[in-house]
Amino acid sequence: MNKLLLLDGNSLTYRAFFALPPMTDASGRNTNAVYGFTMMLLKLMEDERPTHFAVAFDASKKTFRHDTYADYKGGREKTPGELREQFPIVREICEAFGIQVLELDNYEADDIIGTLSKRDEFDNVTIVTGDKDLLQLIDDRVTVYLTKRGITDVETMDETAFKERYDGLNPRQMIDLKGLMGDKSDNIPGIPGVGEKTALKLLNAYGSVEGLYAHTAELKGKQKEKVEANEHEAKLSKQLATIHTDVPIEVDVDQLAFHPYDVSKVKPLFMSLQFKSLIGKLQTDEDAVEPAPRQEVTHIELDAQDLSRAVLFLEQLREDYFEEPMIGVAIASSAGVTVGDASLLKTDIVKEWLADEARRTICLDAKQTIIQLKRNGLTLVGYEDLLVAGYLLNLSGGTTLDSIAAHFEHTLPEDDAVYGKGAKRHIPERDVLEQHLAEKAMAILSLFDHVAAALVENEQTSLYEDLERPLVSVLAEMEWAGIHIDVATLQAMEQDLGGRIEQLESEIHHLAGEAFNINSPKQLGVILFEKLALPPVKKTKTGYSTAADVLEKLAPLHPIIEHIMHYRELGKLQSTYVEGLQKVVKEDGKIHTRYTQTLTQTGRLSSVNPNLQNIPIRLEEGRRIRKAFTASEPGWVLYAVDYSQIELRIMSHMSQDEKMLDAFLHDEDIHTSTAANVFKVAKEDVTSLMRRQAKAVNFGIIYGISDYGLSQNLGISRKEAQTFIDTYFEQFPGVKRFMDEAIERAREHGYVETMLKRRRNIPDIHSRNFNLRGFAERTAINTPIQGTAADIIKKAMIDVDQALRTSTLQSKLLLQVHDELIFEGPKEETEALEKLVKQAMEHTIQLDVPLRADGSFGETWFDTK
DNA sequence: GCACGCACGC
DNA sequence: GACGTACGTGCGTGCG
Repeated sequence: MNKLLLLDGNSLTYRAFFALPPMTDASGRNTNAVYGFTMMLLKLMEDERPTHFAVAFDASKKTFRHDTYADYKGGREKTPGELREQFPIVREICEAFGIQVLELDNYEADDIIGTLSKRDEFDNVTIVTGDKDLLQLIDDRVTVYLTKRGITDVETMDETAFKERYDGLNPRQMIDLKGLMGDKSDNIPGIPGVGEKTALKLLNAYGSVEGLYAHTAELKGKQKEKVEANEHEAKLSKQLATIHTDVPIEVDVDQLAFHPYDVSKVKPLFMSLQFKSLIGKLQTDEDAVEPAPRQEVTHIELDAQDLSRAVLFLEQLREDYFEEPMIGVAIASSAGVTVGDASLLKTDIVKEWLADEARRTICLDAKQTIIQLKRNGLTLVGYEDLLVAGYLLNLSGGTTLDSIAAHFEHTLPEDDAVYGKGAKRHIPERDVLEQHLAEKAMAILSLFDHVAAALVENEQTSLYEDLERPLVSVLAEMEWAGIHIDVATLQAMEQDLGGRIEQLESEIHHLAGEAFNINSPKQLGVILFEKLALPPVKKTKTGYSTAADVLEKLAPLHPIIEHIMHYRELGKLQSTYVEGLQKVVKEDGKIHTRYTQTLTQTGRLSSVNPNLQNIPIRLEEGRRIRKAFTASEPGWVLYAVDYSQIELRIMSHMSQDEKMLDAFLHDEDIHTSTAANVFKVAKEDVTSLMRRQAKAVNFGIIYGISDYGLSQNLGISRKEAQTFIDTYFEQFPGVKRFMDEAIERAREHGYVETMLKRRRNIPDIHSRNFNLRGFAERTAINTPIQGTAADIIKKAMIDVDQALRTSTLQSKLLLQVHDELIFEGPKEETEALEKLVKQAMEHTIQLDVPLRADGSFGETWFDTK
């Protein structure tokens, strides 16, 4: 694939000069046009990745067009000196990047571009210019990027876009258009009184300038007179506008070849021009443009593989494995790599391998692999998972193949560099793809050993082998099963909400005295705090805060506020849930979320596309969303069961605080009990306010919030919040001791651990920055609690899965929401299911207080309350 | 495409 | 005194 990028040097430099404010370097040279041009250059190199690259300039003032028409480009403002002096620097920049600079005596840049664009060595040509004349060069291979207002913003003009813009005209008719309407800037006359509208109409009727003059008899009145009187001008204008595609430019295709640029040549030039911000871009561009040194890979045939210990890697362009196709398959072992497509999977060798539990297949992401294989009718039995194993090491910089590789000093090319990113993501050429897949598969093989060794070092092998690894297939089954959605319920809600939102909107606009976008905090801020002059309670980085807690304070001051709050509530439901969920219902009538097992800092799962871990429950209106979640078969029901106070039970176990242990051992209401202690009253005398405040304190402990956070939650002063905390610690000295010890452990080891040895590094514990250190200390306390809760429910999931497998029940685990599991099953199984699930959840681990799991059945998720 | 403000859950 | 405050995902806006 040869891809030629052609820049109109004059046009782009000119445009940059007028678009940017004046800039100079240390020696006083003007640099704004150079700067703008360079920004454009960097962006194009990054986005377009051409194989060939040239910039064309106008050579001299005189061209062959002046021979035809002496006044060509006459009356033009003289190029200002501040701009003229920048052209040589622009050339210098191009040369430093290794881009071919072209110019030709007697011809304009347009003609050079035109000639090169028609060379048949290129599969694809992109021209970048601000000059619409060049649009005439568009064809099925040639695309023009027209610069828009800014510097780096362009409009893509291909055949379709051109037709759209010019009322069905062909790009070649651009010259006829110019012939009729002329061009002020080039002093091309055209026909007086004919503008774009008239010219388009005439061309649609007669096809060309010549066509028009063959039919002037059909014209009438003034128009006829003007057209007839200006035949010479029209034909001359067309001639002038015609770009020559056969000029004698002597340049080899090889001379246009574009290679990764040499930073050592560009950087000094940038330094002297004082392009500091662009130097930063240079380095990242360099990474992307410069191909990483290729790793030696030995390609072998499948039947030469050693599958006793081998990697299976299935590549996708994007992460959604329910939607994305496999774009390639790589199998790697110590014997070498085999690369191919999905057909590799259908071979007997592979089928046998995947079905053999003793030969654990090493995956980068086993859940992705399992689902992709399932989509292809295949089953993976025994697996390892590099990302899951790497996650447990809590390496800095997230859990990706890249970050794990970087940690073990293994370099490999980045996906974004090979596939492109965003809208430009694409399958590369076959040999590029195969090399990339081979390198990744080899990296997975070698990194897995390193990570496994590190797990042994950390005493985390059991955490991996007995918890996280088996959880992968449990999650895969849950995702694959999906949860059924009654779309009609959502449609009905959409209708209802739509009407109410509209009403609220007009009421709000009425009260504001004008229409505005309520969803724009910026516009809302202007209405509330300027027009209505309400007192701004809080500010954000960018302006007034209009967050819910602010609105609550403003509610008594103006009737518009409660409507806005209501509007927000309904708008959120509508866009995120009612509309959002319908968008992700698959053909089977179900939603298949994807859980991420390797993301959170605490060991919890997260859920995406959609997130089923934040379906509304607190407000009744939102809770109704849950009516749309139903069992997938007639005669089946949902069963939702959640751990009661699991974090506080863990807290009591870990801290061994007597009062807390006692409360749980006597199965007391923990918030009432906490309130009785903190407020020093009998349990019977605890008021609802006391209980609410005690609950907030308990909540604060679980989530590791600060006195400030607590004060915000309770709407009290920071001092009062601190008093609450002090009294709490007085009453629960074991908790205080536990917290101090957690911080001490973090200081000593640099990390904290959960009961099952999940680890979180806390480097900021030694920070001299008060905020960072405070945050680190709360993390040291909170992570062992929240993380242990995550350990426990994960273990319960594995136990429940195992128990269901060995039972005769048909019921299935569908969802996990941090401390809650949701199942579906036949009504006849409810009793057995409840017994099995409660047993597994409550006894998956032995604490010094009992674990309690409470559940209920319902036709919909809403009804399981 | 990205940062931000906002809002939902645990 | 420190000025920012658990863990996530997703929506809409507004900017380059």
